[in-house]
Amino acid sequence: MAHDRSIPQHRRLYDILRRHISEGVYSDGDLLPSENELCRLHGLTRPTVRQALSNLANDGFIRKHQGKGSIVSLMPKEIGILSVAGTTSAVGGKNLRTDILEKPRIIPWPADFMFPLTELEKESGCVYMERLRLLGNIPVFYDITYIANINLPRICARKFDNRSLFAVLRDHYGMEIKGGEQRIKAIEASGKTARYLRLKAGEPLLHLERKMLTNYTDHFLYSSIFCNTEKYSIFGRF
Amino acid sequence: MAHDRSIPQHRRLYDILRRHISEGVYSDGDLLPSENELCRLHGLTRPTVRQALSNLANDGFIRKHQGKGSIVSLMPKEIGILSVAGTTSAVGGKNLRTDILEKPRIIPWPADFMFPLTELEKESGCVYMERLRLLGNIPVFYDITYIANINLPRICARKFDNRSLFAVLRDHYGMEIKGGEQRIKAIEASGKTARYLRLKAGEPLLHLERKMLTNYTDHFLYSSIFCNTEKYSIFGRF
DNA sequence: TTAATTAACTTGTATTTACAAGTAAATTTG
DNA sequence: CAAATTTACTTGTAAATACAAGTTAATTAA
Repeated sequence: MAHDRSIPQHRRLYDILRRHISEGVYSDGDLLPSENELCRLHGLTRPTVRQALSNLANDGFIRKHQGKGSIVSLMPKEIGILSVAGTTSAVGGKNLRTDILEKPRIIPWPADFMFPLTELEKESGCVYMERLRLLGNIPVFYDITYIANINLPRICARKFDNRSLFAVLRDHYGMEIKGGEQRIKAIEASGKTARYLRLKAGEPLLHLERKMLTNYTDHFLYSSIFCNTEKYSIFGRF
Repeated sequence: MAHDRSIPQHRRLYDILRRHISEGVYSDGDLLPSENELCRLHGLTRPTVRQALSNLANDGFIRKHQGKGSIVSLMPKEIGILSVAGTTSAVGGKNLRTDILEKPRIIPWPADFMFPLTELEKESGCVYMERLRLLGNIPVFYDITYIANINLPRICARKFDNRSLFAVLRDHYGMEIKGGEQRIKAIEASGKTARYLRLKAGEPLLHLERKMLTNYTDHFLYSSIFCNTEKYSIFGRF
């Protein structure tokens, strides 16, 4: 037990394989080393390895086939906002640029917020920010983010430009997204939304309302996302 | 081992608990029996029980909390088309009515099909059907389904009215949906689509293109789904 | 009464062992 | 040479065991 015991071994293997996949050590369609081989390579037992692989399969990075092996299943080049890890990592970050429209600032929660709030959240106020995400100079996402202002010192001073919001939350506050729920609607573009996404008023547009759970109980992350799906579709696995 | 050995025990427990949840034996927010209690109740060991619970958690039916237990997390009443099991089971089937617009018939695959097809699929031709799904008399889904005509005898004679298509495939052909991928776009209603969904031409509308994997390798199920999200949102967990 | 501690739960992690079942390639057999 | 069989892989299922870590409620001490 020479390793840091705070991070489970199956999680560590998950992270390694996930990084290898995203860095191209394994390509789409490749066979991962077999479970027994991974055991030998990392000095783990099969159940531990299997848990890592099972999580990778659940998150859509591999597909397992009995008798054959685990096959790397890379996300297509389309936009994977429906995936767990958030936009930036799903697209691979290659052509995605993020513009900050409104830097994070503390405001009271909007009346008639899209999700019900706990008392603690209401008292704490909320961190508000607006971002525009462009894929090859085409604006595709207009994100409005709300986070309850609980244990997030100096968040208004952070830089969110070229990093995923999720990465900042993880690195500075140890906050990890564990899942969430979302509602999707097709609506008509109008006003600010149309302007940012370069759509004419009345053109169809996707609207997502998301509530994300974190590793901190009762601390959620909310966002309202408007998507221009004219050129890019939203892609998801299930 | 008095049971049918063809269905794994963790799967059987999964099905039992899933049915109990959907039938209201456990309600939203309820604590499921503890893992050890489920072991005693069903005569299983903890790893087996844990696998069933893990799958339930992955499919969004429960949330697990260390030290606390497994909490039932019922799907809201909104439409859960993004969930694994298909539309009917996600909504609970209560207010959902299915109208058959075009009974299943064998046709050649459309040119420029939305997904690439294998040679086997192209040779086999495809089973085509159109359905309209109404929620409280409001049309919400206009489904066009395509299945490669492989080992599906008498499928054109089956009744799909009040059952999920998935249930028919499972019961008559042993075909289970194991996952899939989908693209989502916001488009303008027009022609047949507008008429069926009772929308004016030009009104925004959701379009999903789905490819579903089954337990039979290389046998997929495709559907093109148009959703009226004016009144109901599409709901999903991740 | 109140606050701190303890005890009795819960799920999480990890090892070890064994066999079943699916796949693919090598081998044998015709 | 070709088809069938065998063999050596792969992942899937399942059990028994142990301890870690988080939560809650009961107990104890102030």
